[in-house]
Amino acid sequence: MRIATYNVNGIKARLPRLVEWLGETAPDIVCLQELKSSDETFPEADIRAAGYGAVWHGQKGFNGVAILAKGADPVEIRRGLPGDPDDSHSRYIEARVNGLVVASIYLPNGNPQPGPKFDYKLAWMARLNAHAATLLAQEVPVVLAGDYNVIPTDADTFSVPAMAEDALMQPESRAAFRALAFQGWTDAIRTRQPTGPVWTFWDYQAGAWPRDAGFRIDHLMLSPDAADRLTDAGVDKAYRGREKASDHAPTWIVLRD
DNA sequence: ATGACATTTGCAAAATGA
Repeated sequence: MRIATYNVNGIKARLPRLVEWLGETAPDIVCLQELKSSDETFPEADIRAAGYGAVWHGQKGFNGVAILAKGADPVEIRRGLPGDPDDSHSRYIEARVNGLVVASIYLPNGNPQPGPKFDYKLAWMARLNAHAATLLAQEVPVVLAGDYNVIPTDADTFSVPAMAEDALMQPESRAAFRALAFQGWTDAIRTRQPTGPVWTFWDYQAGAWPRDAGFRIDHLMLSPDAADRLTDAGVDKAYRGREKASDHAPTWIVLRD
């Protein structure tokens, strides 16, 4: 079973590219982020025509997450993280699909830091970790997949100096991500590719893609029951180089059935 | 860097992103 996460940076602008990727790689479960679409304008018919059922949590203009399943309809468990009823951002959706619990996560960027956006990021990460602990306690296979907006280690960026002041690699951001891992979640990509660069994002600006100046911020975190079934993981890097590409590349795992 | 580049909203230029 192939499970992928893909920050599409606008599902309407990306629809031809998304449908093409679904057809070529046939993932069983897909977590999408940055739909930049309201619930009403989510292109449900196009996704269904591509062979996928879907649940989504949209928002006009920015944010927005979805979970797709090939030939199946994900059953929504929750939308939004618990812990802050005043949080209006659409950044979390969770569903049961193919015997798994799957969450699509769009973690706040947090720039500029310091500042209120960084405070929001850290508060959101604390809420994510609290909820993740409750999922772990259920002892079922869970995949927390998405754009975490965290560069976990210095090996996960093309340039430490260039990113040193960025919210994505502040010690507080990394500490929260580490705390999630220490609960017992497995960073799937690094299990399969322990060393060396594995980029999932290349900025549109400053020729980042042709320079291969990327970083690794899209992660699939596996509960122990899911990690036991991990057989492969990777990045569909070539899609970043195609026409009208997202600035992220699809990132995926394979779980034994 | 008040930048770049891309998308959305809404129809100009601002907001947002990483």
